[in-house]
Amino acid sequence: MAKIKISDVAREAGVSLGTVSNALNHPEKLRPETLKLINETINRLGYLPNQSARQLAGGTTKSFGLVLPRLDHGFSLQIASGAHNEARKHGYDLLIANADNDDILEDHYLRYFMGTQMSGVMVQPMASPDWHPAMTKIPVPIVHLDIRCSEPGYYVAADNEAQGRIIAELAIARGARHIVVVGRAAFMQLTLRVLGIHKALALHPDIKIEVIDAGEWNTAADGYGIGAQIAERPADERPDFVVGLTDVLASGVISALTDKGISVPEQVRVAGCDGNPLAWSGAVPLTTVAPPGYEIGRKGVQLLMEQIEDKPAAKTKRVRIGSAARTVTTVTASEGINRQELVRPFLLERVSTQNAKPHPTGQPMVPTTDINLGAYL
Amino acid sequence: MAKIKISDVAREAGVSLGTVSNALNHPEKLRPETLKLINETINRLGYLPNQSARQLAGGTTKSFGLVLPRLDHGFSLQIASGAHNEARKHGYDLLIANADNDDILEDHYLRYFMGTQMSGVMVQPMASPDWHPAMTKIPVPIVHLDIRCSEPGYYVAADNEAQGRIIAELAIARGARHIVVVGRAAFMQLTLRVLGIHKALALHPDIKIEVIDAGEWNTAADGYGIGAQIAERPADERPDFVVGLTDVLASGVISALTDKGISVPEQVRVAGCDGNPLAWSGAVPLTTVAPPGYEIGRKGVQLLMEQIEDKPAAKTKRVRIGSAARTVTTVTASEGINRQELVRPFLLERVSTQNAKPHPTGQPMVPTTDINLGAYL
DNA sequence: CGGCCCCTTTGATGCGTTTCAAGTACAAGC
DNA sequence: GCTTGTACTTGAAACGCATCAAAGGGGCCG
Repeated sequence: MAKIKISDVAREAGVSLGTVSNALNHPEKLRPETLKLINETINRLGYLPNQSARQLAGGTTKSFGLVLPRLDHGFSLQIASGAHNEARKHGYDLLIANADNDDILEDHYLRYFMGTQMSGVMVQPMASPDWHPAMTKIPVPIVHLDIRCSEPGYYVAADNEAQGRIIAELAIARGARHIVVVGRAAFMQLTLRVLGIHKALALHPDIKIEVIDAGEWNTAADGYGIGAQIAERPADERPDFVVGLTDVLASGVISALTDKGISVPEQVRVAGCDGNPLAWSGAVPLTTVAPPGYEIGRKGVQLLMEQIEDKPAAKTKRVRIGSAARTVTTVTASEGINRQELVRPFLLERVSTQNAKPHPTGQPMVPTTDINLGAYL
Repeated sequence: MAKIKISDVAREAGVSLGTVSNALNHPEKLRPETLKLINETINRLGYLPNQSARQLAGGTTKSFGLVLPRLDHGFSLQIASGAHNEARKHGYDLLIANADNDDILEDHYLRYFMGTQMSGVMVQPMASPDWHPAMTKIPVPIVHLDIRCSEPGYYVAADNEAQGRIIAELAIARGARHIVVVGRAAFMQLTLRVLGIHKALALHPDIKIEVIDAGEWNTAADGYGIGAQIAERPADERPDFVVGLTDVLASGVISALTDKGISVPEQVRVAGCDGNPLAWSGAVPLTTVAPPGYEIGRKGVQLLMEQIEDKPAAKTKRVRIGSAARTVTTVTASEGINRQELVRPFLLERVSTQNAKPHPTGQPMVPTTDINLGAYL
């Protein structure tokens, strides 16, 4: 069962090679009967075009690549979802690679995508948004997600710092005296969230803050370990508010605390950060900041499309979404700020399971409490 | 910034084209100094090999494709995770495509992967595991996941029917009198789960069972809608046990019920099916059957590797994992049953958040209760 | 009947690699 | 000094397809 190629189809159908190619790519150029004949032959033979050859000959495919640090964070999934829908809307395919929290792998997949003649590539980078200098020379549109990177470059950033601030505001509003933040330090976005927390707490020197590194994976197990450690402290050294920089971490902490007989949220409040789908739905009594992942994915693809469609446009374009506010700010190097759009608010506080609401469509609904977002506008 | 190709590198480094190619693929064949020189040139120029050309010329890439019906189901993510780890172990890349619950898209991506000279392709199909006849002629190793398909073919199936049975057993054990099952009918695996439930209830004609189609997406919103509808029924028509064929559905139901003042699990018990990561971790008071997705992904890649490494071997190979039992059964056409391995048990009942345990490594830990799994061995 | 034009089909060319048989340079052995 | 061998390196030939200039065929007009 040697692979069937276009020439086999051509011979079998009694037409020339170029005609079969046209049947595939420019069917309108063929006489209907010829087209029909060819299609039948294709089906009969089970011919499948060799994508590599197509790309080589044709120059590009209508597909985008997306490199994600991990698949089990609700936030990344929302990015994937937004990107997927937007890409399909433009007739593009979306291929996803999981870098598995490994920056070498991230780089690997990135190069892979760039070398595959993808029409564009997106990354949610873990640490180093700033590219190997030579990389910038590569003529493949690229957009960085969830991070700001230095010029030249396109990015769509959620304001991670603001997410931290929001969580901190919440903690303050709930009367926290001692906050523990749990998360993987090497993960840049998380570091920004921590920064935001620190900034928000700057005016509250009486509130004690402590940051615990969650190890390499940010898994529930890591969270559990830390939660257990917290539970074993004497009551007066125990925090009254724990921030999991990731929903999974947060739920691991909750799990450990309750296991050890410490009640959540009565004795210790726990908040996450990810907007995991299960959190919206109300089954999880987890307070979480939900960064607008869906929007970010969507915008990312839009930025890719812009680069594809009018190359000569602005070299640099940045979009910051929901920077702790409810707007999308689009900044073009040449134009300055040019647009603001309404975006879903993104703090979801769950005190009980009582305030859950369904989301209307495939898009996530994120209920919100009114913790003065205005301050960050 | 025209694209830099291998010949540019060769010219710049003063060696021949073939030598640069060797530097990339068979570095051991080169004199160390030559290799060094070439690598420096590559970096200086920012050269990135054209994957399409490589694939065309080389015949294949060391990469697998995985088509998933959706990214937001914990189960699919576990498959991806297992497949990823196993693939990397063998030095292969894994590319993931999201079919978004659309069988046309599923087919599209499948063809795409097959045509990309992937070394192998895996699908978690939604409906039609049985291929267009011509498809079987295509010489790309393919493995179906989470489903059984007719010969010839390789698959790794979780026993969905058994998952249904297990849930039903649980319901019976908890004294259910009226069970409502919620899920998208068109989704084959879900249908099997329903079948399992029916079978388990065959001996209990006194237990009323009702199946509600969840619409197209199986989202939390769908679950919420159905939950709301259930909540509005008069008390005596209301079920005392709801099965969400998906964790997200289940949590949507929980959300609606609690919103409407019906307490879970006191008045109505709700169970899911997916083993969502957040469910393991203890933040979610959700009873769920956790199919061994991680194992399935792993096995899938192993089957791909077998096909790659010894082509002439058995044409058909089926693996059924954790068929409601704790074993992996490997069946080869020629050999019959030949192996059994221990696998994690997979029922996770959460009555409260008290029984959560961390999972030891990146792999999911699934606590279990002892609801006679033995019966299904 | 010849000339023109339009619609359709043809097939040679090149895309950027890998591969591999053939080549080169150099060292060791006689 | 010649041969044999070793260690690298070379470059031409595919890989399967899209493209596009050119050829073919048919209808229409003069």
